[in-house]
Amino acid sequence: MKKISDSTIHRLSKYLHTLETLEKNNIQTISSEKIAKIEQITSANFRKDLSFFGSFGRRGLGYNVSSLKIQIQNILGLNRSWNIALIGIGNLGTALIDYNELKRRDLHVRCIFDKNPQKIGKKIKGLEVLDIKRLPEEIKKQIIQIGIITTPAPAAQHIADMLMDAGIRAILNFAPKTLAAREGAMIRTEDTTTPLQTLTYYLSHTKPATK
Amino acid sequence: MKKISDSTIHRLSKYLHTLETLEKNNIQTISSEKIAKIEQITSANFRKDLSFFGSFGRRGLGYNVSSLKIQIQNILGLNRSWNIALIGIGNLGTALIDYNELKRRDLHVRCIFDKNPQKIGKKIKGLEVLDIKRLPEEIKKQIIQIGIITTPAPAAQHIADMLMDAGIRAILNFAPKTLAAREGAMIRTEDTTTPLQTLTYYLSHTKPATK
DNA sequence: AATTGTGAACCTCTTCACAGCT
DNA sequence: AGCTGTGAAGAGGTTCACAATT
Repeated sequence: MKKISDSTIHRLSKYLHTLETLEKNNIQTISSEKIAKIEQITSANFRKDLSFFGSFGRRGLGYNVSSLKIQIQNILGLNRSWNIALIGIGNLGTALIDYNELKRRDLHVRCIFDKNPQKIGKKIKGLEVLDIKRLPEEIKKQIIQIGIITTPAPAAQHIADMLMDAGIRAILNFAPKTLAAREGAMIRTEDTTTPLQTLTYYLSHTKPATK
Repeated sequence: MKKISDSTIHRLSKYLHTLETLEKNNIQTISSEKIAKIEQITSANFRKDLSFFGSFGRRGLGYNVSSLKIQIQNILGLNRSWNIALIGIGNLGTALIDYNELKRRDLHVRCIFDKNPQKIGKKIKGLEVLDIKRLPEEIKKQIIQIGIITTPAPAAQHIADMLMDAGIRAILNFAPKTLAAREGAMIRTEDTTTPLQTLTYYLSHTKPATK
């Protein structure tokens, strides 16, 4: 299959959310022009993104909101449920366990791990914190497909390796450190401080608008 | 000033973290080749990123870790402290209040807001949850420069407008919805579910490596 | 008349390759 | 000899503009 750019996938995920909102507001049809305005992109960009996967609109009429929503769900692999293991039970990890936006998309945190003996055995939001040593067996037992790393940076690569050893091919890493992925595996690093730094950069290099 | 791409700023933020780690390990000098390997990019990409801001290395020798670190901090506007207001006290908001990576960079959450009367007046991690109505006055009183939105999506644009009315020019939005920014203001939207959807896309469109 | 789907043009970012400095 | 800094080439992503369709 042709390689699709990361930006396209990123935007598809946004379109999906917008379509869900439109559907909730009982809007049945939408043109590329209108959705582009909401997304703050050009309509050609929207149409081109979709064109990589097929043609989903009707010329002269636009797109059917509900059916396009389902099509994008299918493209993104959201037409099924996914099981997640989360490693590192700090503030962020705890927040993610029952994050509603995940559940809504049928993305479920099934097991949680930490290496701190003080935390192991405790129940958090209905899940028992397991010893990190039990990761390989639990990944298999619970049929986990995705790992989320919310440990401090120094531990992150080791955890990623454990996950990949256990057959995990998709990892979301919140530790602020680029991790090495094996052949056939994908690791996405999302550092919360990075977007803030683009903001401090912006503030430092621009002046307030004068009106 | 010449427009610098988002990707460059994004990478600078990563370089900074890597340099901090190198410094901690008492490494004094590094070549673009070595740092590129850590970042999983090409060395030309690293050098070009820096070249937009000046020349920081020494031909034949490489870069001094400590001084490059400071230079990048300066570029990113991290040579000073910044005050943050956080709106929406859910799981994610609570997690961010005392996130160590922020404090380490001198980014401080100074005041927190919610509209839920059940939450207003409660103390969370040493900060009192304030009524959202008090936002304008507190922004001024506490000299806030950055807003972080962790409310549900439907409230997000209204909060962003309140922030911009109060003179805030930089907003980090965790609500899964593209927000409209005014002239002279920047809003970055970081949806936690989006990177997960790039992973489900990846899993759905690739096969495990066979060895 | 309205709006999609898409080749071609355009623009932006990345990589190459090498002159220039240490 | 080793490594940076950068103009030029190359790759990739976005927008234009219009034929095709309802």
